[in-house]
Amino acid sequence: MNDFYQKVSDVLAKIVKDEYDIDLALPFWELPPKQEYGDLSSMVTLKLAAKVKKYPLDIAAKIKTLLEKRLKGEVDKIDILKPGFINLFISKDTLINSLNTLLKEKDVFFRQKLKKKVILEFVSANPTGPLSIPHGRQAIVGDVIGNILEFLGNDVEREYYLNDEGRQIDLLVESVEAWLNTPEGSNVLIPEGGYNGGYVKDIADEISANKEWVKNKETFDLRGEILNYTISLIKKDLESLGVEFSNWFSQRKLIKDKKVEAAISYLQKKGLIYEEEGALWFASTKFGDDKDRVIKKKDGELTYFASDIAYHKDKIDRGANQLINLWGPDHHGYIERVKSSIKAQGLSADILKIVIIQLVNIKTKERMSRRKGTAVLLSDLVNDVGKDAARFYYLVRKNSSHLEFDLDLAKEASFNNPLYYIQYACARIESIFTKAAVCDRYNTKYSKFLKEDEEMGLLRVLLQFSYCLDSAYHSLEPVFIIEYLKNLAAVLHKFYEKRRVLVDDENVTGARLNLLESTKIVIHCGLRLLGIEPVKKM
RNA sequence: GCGCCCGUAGCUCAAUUGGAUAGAGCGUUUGGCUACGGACCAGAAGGCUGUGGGUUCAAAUCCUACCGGGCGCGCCA
Repeated sequence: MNDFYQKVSDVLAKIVKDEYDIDLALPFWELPPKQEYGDLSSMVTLKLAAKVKKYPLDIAAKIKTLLEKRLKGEVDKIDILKPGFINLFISKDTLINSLNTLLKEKDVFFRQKLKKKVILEFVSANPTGPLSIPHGRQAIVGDVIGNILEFLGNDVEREYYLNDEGRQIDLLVESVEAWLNTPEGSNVLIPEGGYNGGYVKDIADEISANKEWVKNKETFDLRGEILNYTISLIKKDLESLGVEFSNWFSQRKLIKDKKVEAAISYLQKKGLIYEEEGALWFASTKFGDDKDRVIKKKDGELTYFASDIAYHKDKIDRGANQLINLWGPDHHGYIERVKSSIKAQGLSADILKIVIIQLVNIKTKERMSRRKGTAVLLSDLVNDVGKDAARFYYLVRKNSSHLEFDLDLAKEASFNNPLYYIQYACARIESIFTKAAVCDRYNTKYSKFLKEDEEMGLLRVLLQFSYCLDSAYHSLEPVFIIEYLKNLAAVLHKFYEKRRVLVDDENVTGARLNLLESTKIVIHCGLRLLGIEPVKKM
């Protein structure tokens, strides 16, 4: 399909060039909103009409005859519709050939070799306690974006930026100290803005049982122990969701290694740092920011932004040519600031893509106060609904949409989860394979016997997986894969109701088994990109 | 006050980024297994896309003014 799409695009581009001497930008073809309009649809006619001052329908008619000549055999027919759509119907031969290639190549059929070196940073929640449900969204979306990038042949590093330095950690340490210093039975006084989740007491308990601590409280690395504990909590939460980071990047180490100082002096040499009111400023307005930003406060402390400049510089120094950060909506004002620091290095700001993941609202009839720690923990969710259903829930909305997480629905009515609609398709396919008891489940010699509408319709949808991947990749929106899989499952269920696979005619059975096998390849491929294991039974 | 996101069926959301008759799921409702798994399929009802104006062949989408909701605007992290 990729090959075919490439060819059709090239042919159309050449026609436009030859006939009108115009170079148009891609894309030339899109998927029509409905099957009845064809397999591919083009609107170049309208763009041309504006330039050459002719009626779009006349242009379409001309292009149509030229396309028909050059795509003979590969295309069944070409339609022209209202204001100037050129709709193309792929021929049966092309579809069958693609099916056979897909069967042989399996998911390699859809892969690409983009070969970018990407550093994908996500979650990066402060290591001050376990993750809550909203954090899970970034974890899953980031993980799936990583899978998609890798599938298309990029080299991806999944990175968690640890804010293990600064005020929030101080507060956590003070909160634990409050527990440690309070005699059993008395009221614990948590400092203003401190942490009071149940885990804080757990940490205190663990430390007071530590021999080193009992032996010498002065030399004990209290801060380090506390961080170890909270980081392990986070890792456990992520693990239960099937998310693994290849790199945990410590802000503390960044500072200790003098990389922040180095980044500042780098900018200083470029004349972008100045002193005012006792503080050091970065002239970010030169690169599009609204105002200059402080990087070293007058008390001599570095700001968080200073670390961030150094951090992003470090990523680029490590050889990445594409940086992707997932941030919450509260950081949108921060985007220009960081981009300006990248431009200050003489690089294009496009190297950094920021994906804003909108908020998660939790809807539940139960009062939230059922737990002392206010937020609903991610680990509770995973315990209640399981890894796969939780992952799926997180992916059903576009990144920019608010996600309403209905806890009661997630727990009680898991049948309503569309994931099971997709899994059911897998189960039905497996069930037929079992019953058919065939060793090799496909044999390309049978493919040519496909002819029914339901068969060809399913085949068309299978090949559209390329477009699905393309749009998910360019928009960094995993939801496209979900939408595609739901559609594919629906088409499979329709096929299943209407056409029986195991029939007396060996040719028909063989052809339909091929179709099922290829459907299985695509659904499995899609589910694995989502980090969800396809089922055989349910 | 400034900036960003949002307002679409009773509910939760789509609409290929300006395209074709605004579509799905849940809920309501009518049908369908002596055939590969009924967690499925076929159908029905449900809409002035928050409101008014504008831009063009074409607007849920862009511009503008209101109405209503969410978030952000530190020498915090």
